[in-house]
Amino acid sequence: MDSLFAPIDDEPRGAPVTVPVVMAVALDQTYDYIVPEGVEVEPGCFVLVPFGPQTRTGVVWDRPVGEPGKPVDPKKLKAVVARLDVPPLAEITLRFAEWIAKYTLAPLGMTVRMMMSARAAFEPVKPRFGVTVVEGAADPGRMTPARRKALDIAGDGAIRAKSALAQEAGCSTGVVDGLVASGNLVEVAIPEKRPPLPDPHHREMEFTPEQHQAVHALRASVDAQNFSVTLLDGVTGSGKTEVYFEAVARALEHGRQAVIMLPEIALTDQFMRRFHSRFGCAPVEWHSALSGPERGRVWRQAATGEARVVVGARSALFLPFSDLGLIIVDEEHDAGYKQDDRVHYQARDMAVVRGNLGGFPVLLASATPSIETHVNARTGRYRHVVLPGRYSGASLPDITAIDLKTTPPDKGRWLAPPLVEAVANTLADGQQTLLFLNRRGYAPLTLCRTCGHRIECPQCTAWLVEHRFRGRLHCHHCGFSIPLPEKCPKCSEPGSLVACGPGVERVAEEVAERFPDARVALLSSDLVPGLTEMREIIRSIEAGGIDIVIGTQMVAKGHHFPNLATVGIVDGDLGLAQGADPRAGERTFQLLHQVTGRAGRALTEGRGLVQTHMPEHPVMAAIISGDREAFLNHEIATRRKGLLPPFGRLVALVVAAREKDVAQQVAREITRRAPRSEKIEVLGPAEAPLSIIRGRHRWRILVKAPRELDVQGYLRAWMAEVPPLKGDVRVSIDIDPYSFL
DNA sequence: AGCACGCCGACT
DNA sequence: GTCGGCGTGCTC
Repeated sequence: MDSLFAPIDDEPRGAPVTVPVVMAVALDQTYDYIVPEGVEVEPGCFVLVPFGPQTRTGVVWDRPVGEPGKPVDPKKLKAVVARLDVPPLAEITLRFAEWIAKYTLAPLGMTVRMMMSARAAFEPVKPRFGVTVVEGAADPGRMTPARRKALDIAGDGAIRAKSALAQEAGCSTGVVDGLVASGNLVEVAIPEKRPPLPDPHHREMEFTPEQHQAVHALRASVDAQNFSVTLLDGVTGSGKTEVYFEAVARALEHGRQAVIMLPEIALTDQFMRRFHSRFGCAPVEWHSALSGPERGRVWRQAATGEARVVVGARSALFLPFSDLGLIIVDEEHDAGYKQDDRVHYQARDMAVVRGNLGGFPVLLASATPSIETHVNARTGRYRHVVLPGRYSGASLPDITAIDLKTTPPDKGRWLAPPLVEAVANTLADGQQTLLFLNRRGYAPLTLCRTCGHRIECPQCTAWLVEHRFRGRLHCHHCGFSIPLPEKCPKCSEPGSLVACGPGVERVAEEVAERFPDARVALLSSDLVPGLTEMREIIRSIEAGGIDIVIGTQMVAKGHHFPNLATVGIVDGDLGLAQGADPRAGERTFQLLHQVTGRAGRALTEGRGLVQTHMPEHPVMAAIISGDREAFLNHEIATRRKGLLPPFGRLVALVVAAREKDVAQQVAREITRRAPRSEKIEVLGPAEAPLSIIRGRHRWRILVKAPRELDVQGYLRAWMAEVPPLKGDVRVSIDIDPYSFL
């Protein structure tokens, strides 16, 4: 009798099977969901779940996260709607997300969100459509020349996008549409093609004995198949890229995926060409310029393992690699690796963490390594591989200072006579000049001659920068802009406004006046619309189509201009005098070193000229003498003494609110509640240097802690003491901040 | 993060 | 009287 009432299935009745799920929102906990009959889930897989009033995608976790709290009311449990047809995240990827969340104090949901940044990857792939010829179809009613041409081209039977066929045939897409309507062409889905496989043996490189040693060391670290960090330290032109390509080749031979990270701006055609020449095909690219569907494709290829090598910007680190076995961080010193919004992370440091979790090597490459990396190399935490000399045989440029105190430019001009002469000589020799000024626009300040009024941004504490090209004044912090006024906004005096100080546009104007026949390229992020246009300009410079390149930061990185003979730094002092930023000196040194290193890379011996008001400053002296060790020793000693990174840790807390008093009061209240600690210093609150951004007042608290202390734990305990924020007050926590504004 | 609910001002 | 502003609270 009993058997009649026994449950029919094997599973005992009662508690349903539930799984913890992380949602990609600003929440630091998992939510439990019932797994319905017939749905198979596993840790790392993506599921569609009801979440509040909406249905969203989440990730099944392998354990509950967040405060245990009270058990959930079983009646509140909802069920998984569906499992998505996407490869699950590897276990290491889950650990990586947790690690970053713990380190940066960001909610786990936000680090997971970074790993889901390609929305299209979670939607059903919609195939792209193309057209192909229909064999044996009757002639279309009217056979125009355009139709004839298009059909001829399509006659090979290949599938082409409509636009591609139209372009090849030199007609509009209307003609193609017409042929589809007449039945001569049909629309068919273009099959997704797998990315080509990079061939580790495509081309054997030739190396100098020194390079060969470095190659050997890198290969050995890959062969060891365990975690290590190696600094590949070599001046511009020492062949760093080709050397680390050998490590990539080795990872490929071991059947592992590799990622090469570059600062966004260094993702150039030239790099892709070098990769192509070494491996026989283009790498898979990942950067902000990709379209939605392209991002989705790359994301899936990383997850399935179809993408063997990905070259990308910092966010490439968060692709869902199935079997990552090597990370290369090129230009590792670049400040662009630090993300300053939402989750504040340092991609270079997180790459090291990822390597540690995955048990594989990480290579950091730079001509001017960061102080942090240098210290790690000196203490033996990182291996240090040095590539001496310049591969091409050309030497580093000869650098001289132009002391602006003794040889100033003419009034209203920005290029001092020795620099003008150098440019003229270079032009006469048929070679290229690069003029560098790290300031966009025409003039950083507009001033009224009559009343002394300075035009400021209404929402930020910053001057509006004139962009003469566009005839507008722009705020570089919030994007506010107005047309260039004709009269002073304060005293209404017409024609009284004057532009003060130089930006690259103004240097370009002076160059055009002085050298009217020279072919000039102006490179500034606000004037170059995108990566494609940038690549176009770089190509033209490489081909010798330009005599004088004038540019900001964006010309400093990774380009190889074979005909560049002279580099002029218009204002070498920029950034040296910035008070609170411990990295200001380092950044100036790196920037000047990299820019001057652009000169004389191939045939000629280059020269660099640095205009400065303080040729005796240690950074400037180190640049001029080319004595990197002297600079490093000076800088490392300063950091050690001040307990600055990497000898101590800094954390910035920024309290922002629309009302100044509110921001200040809350900042004071937060500071007051800081737990007592003998080892930790809490400085401030002080008004941030850029005290208003986007109309929000900002007060900053700086925390200084010794390196070995658990600052995250300290901050967590501290924040638990802070009462819930009211109104529009926001507090952001930045572990190891790079921006001090 | 994103959404609904709720409580206050200016419109048909 | 209602539409809509954004402050507050919640999401298994």
